[in-house]
Amino acid sequence: MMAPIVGEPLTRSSEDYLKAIYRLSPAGDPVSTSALALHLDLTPASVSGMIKRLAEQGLVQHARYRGACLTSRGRRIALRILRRHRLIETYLVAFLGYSWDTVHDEAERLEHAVSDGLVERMATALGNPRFDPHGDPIPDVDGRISDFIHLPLSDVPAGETVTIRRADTGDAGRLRYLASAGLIPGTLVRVVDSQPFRGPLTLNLGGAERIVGHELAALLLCSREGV
Amino acid sequence: MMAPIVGEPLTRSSEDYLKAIYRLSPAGDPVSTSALALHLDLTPASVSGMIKRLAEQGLVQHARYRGACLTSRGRRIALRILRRHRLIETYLVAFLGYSWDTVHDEAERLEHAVSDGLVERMATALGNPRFDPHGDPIPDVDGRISDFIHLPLSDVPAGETVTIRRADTGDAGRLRYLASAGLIPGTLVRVVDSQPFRGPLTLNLGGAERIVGHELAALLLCSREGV
DNA sequence: AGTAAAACTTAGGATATACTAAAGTACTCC
DNA sequence: GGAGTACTTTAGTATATCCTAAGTTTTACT
Repeated sequence: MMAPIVGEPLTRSSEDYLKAIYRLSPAGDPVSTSALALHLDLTPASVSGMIKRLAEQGLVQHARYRGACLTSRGRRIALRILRRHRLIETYLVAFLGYSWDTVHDEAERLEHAVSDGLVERMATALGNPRFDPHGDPIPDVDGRISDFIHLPLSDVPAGETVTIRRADTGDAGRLRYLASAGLIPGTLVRVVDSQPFRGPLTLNLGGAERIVGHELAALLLCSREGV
Repeated sequence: MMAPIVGEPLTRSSEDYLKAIYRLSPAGDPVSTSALALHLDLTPASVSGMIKRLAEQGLVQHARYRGACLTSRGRRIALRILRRHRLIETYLVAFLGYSWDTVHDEAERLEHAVSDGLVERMATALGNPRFDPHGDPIPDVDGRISDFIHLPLSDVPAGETVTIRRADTGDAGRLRYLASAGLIPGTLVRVVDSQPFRGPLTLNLGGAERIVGHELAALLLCSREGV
């Protein structure tokens, strides 16, 4: 197991920036100031200032006018926060009756307040899950994260069977609708028919047939492997 | 049920101040600046400044050089935070394997991050407990708190039977020792003998006899009623 | 009652983070 | 290859909270 992260405790803001950079570019390409500003709901000027400070702390690498990317230290911290976030969401759904589409905001606040000890106790209580209720992979304690291929359901050819992994939207209305249609992460789906030109898909979910539009199907990221 | 508390969300600091004022004077007598500074580990100057701001917001009443006390709005908020704190502690002990003497710090951070909804879900999961693992009463949703009499075990006359309610210390060593001796909140104890001049007490705990010193017995607050 | 000690407040400065407005850089399209 | 647009940064300001140092008020003792 990797050495625990020590040093200055980060502020909630710094943690949010690091997490946002990771979310916008898990592969490590530079993230633009405006993309960050949009994601964090701040002005670009504020982001510029904060990036500068994070660079001084050695958490991001920054080339002026070119965007920022995480250093390995920054990435480690971002992954730790992502682990917290996803474990908290999983815990709230599993043990406290939250639904898939309502856990996000709660986790967003708690991820900055829980201790490492508490996170690991929650992980243990959950049986060390590898995916959260949205189907997103949970990084392990050392920051390793599964990067298996996510394919939009709309791109799956007719005849194939896939597992829904996540819904790529934060919109609660859409999430609720998808849940009510049984299209939730973990579900096995066979694509019976897929019409061209952004037309609807005919799906088979455990025997039942269901038709969905292209737009929603594009949000559902799937994988071919089981679990 | 009382109307929920609305208005400006408070900062973590403000919440801590209100909670501290309540802790130092549940009855509502004015609390001195220096007492608050000591309790919060800040300088008196910082406390002076913050008290002024809280007074402007109508959360405390302040007479210069005389101390501060909570307004009814301030008190309501303090009790809500106390409820959170104690429910979180209870939850962590009941469901996540924390021990009596290690939950405090975790709860101290979480109490500012959880939503009202989450607190109530935890309360429900726990069966709406009225006391936390330290034996302290948990305020209800409307801020009502049981103020039953707490009597130090050292003051209980020989022959009487009481229930241990709380250990009045933050010292983890003492708490662990008390726990190992079976002297934990909720335990029914009969005082067999109580020697004068701060001498030791002979107790009967569910049949077993045990002798404890006056100092520790003075920390154990008890009540005569059952529950 | 007078004075020294203790307690409290004010003043001024630091840090962190946000904002607006203005200036600087880069990219694109003809 | 230059002009205009879009993006980014800098400059200056605001808020919240803390600190130290200096001044004010209360308390307590002779």
